[in-house]
Amino acid sequence: MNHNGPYKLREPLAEIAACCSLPQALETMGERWSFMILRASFNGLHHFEEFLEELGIARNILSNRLTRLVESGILKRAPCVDDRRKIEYRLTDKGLDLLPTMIALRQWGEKWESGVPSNPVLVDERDRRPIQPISIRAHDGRVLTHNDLCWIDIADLNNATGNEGEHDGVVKRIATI
Amino acid sequence: MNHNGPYKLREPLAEIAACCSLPQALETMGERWSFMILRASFNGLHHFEEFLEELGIARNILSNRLTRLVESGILKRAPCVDDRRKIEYRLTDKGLDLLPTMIALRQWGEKWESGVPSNPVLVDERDRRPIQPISIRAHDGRVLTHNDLCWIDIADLNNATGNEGEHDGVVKRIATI
DNA sequence: CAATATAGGTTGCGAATCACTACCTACTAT
DNA sequence: ATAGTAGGTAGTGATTCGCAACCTATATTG
Repeated sequence: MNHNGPYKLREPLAEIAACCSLPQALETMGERWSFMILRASFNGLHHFEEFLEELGIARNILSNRLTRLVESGILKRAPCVDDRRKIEYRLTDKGLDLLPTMIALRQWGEKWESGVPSNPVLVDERDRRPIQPISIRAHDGRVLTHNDLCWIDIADLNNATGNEGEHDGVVKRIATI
Repeated sequence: MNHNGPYKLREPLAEIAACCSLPQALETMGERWSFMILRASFNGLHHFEEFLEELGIARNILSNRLTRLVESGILKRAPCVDDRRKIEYRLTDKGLDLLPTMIALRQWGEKWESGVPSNPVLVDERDRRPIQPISIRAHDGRVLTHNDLCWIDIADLNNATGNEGEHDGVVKRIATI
């Protein structure tokens, strides 16, 4: 922890708490513009100039972010067959899997920041009814709050329904999220 | 949009796309360390020096972040009655409401970054069984993917189940997340 | 009471990142 | 051949980050 060079370069968040995967997730997605680029990708944008115009981001920063998002497997580059100048940026499965996180963040912003019901509304295509608020659910579907949660050791998972009052591997109330 | 001073200062993300609340949500939570401080708050830390030691963040940055999180209503300051040097930082309802977002991000990191099942496991206190993956759900509880989603105008919400094939206010496939 | 320690900052400085403009290269269209 | 487009790099100024030093108010200790 002593001070070698003049200044330590920015330490990766992932090494702060190795036990938790939140810092690792933030390593790429925590940077400025990353979520906005992801949003634009979900909105159907695929090309450098499209992102540039839509987001109003600087060219070099966009280039840097796209490179990092590709490196971390959230986007993939693909050359266009019809125009070999163009490159397509498309969401990978890993990138698509960020949709719940993004919608949760959006719903939070809707509820607490903008306040307005936000038009248009995101709905299920099948019945045209709004989606539910993103929430934490128990195995049987009950919605849980932070008061209902605790941590147990993975080794004690199997005997969960068995013995109730004994030593049951509870670690802490909220130990490490 | 023209260029007044030598350089425009950093434009708030919220003004990029006023129609969507994701940029507004990112205004505070998109900064480096914000989610890590939130996580530490959920983990039961309440004091400046605790955050300092736990996160290894610089003092001035921590001070700045805590101020911003308080300003945006995610944390609240409260003086300690037993020791008037101390200040307690506690999650507000707005801050507590970020838990689904944070767990979604954590689960994503677990699945795609660390890979390992991550020990200990977050479980429902009542039956000690792991929580479900955070997901997008239709009003009836079906899990939806990005292929199942579309946007409709809020004015067309009421006649959703009525006329099916007519003009029904569909805006775009994925318009603005 | 004086001396010291603690909690929560603020200030100053070097390093890294961001934003803006100006290029630059490969390819396409005319 | 010439001009235009897509994607990206390089240079420069502004902002933020990381580190150490200092500062103020309160607690603790002798």
